[in-house]
Amino acid sequence: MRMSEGVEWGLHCCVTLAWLEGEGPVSTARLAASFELPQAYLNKRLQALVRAGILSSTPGARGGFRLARPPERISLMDVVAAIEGTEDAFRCTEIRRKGSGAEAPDREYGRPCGISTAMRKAELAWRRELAAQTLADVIAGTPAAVADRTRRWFASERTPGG
Amino acid sequence: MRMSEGVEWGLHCCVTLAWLEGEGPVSTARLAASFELPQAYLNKRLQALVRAGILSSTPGARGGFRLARPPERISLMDVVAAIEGTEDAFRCTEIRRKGSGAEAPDREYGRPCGISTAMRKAELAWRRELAAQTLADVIAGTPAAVADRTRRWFASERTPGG
DNA sequence: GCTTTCTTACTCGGATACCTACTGTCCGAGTGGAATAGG
DNA sequence: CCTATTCCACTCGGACAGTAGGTATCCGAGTAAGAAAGC
Repeated sequence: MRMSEGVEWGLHCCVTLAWLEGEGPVSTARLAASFELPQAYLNKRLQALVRAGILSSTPGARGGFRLARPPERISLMDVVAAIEGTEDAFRCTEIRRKGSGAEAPDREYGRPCGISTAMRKAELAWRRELAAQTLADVIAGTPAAVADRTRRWFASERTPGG
Repeated sequence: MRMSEGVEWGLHCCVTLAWLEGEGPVSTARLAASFELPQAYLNKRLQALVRAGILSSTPGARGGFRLARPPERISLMDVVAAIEGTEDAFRCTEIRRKGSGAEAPDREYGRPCGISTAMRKAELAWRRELAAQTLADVIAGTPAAVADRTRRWFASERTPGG
């Protein structure tokens, strides 16, 4: 089981956008340069965040992305769901009904099997923990020096062409 | 993010083996037939459970697998870790150090970034929930009729050739 | 009838192809900004 | 000097290949059971 790398990118970009709030939209090119990531692929992931309503995109010259909501109202769960999707990692394929369980009465399968329930319970705990943490919490736990340096870097790298 | 299908197979097989405890080892062929799964691939996964010390394998004629420990001492986490591996789903690649963060003093990177910490915390909750549930708990939540029918099926399907 | 030997069929175990999904890249549509020409 | 227009460069957005990891399969080594032969 492996989470898409785009989740890390999306989270870091959201934090960066929070630090740069009030300075206008930030383009994919600058964000990609900030983390040395492939620009086109990062853009693909940022689009997913836009579709999820986490970011808002501005087209045209000097366009880019910005946070659609204040960081306090963006949970890590929102970002993960936007990029990874909302499906559970564990997917019950109901193999209990195959073979030895084929002749069981349908009534017995009204309730999901205990394995599915247990796995879902664990994933629910995971989701709950992600939903409890917001971008604002992450930012609060980050030294101000990091935010300051990031802001300085983006201010100095204002040249569009790179 | 998608969990390997083998986790579901492994869990169901472990529960089945618990129900068949005391009736000698169960071969891959019979377990595969019980769930209509590809035999060779299921065997590959069962081998992983053996390596993890969850199952014990008996070679030779009338050989097969059995639980290495009582179900009370086998957590869902054990099975998941045996098949999926122990690595975290979220893997921090330290992109904060790239680009805009390249010139930061190394001292600032002594602590992991807040994003990594937050994601790890969520996965820890997931692991904790999985570790808290044992095979015995799953079995306790399953109707006895299911276990009985499974035992009957394996008793009637005793012919090795199928 | 009992013991020993041999055969045999079944088992596990690892090495080998296939296929989906994530990763990475490219090009086109659309838009805001800036330069420019006119009033 | 101010305004309307035109052009343009930059942006997002979706469509197109490459690659890693999971899925599926096959074949060989090893072992216990069972049959057969000898005592």
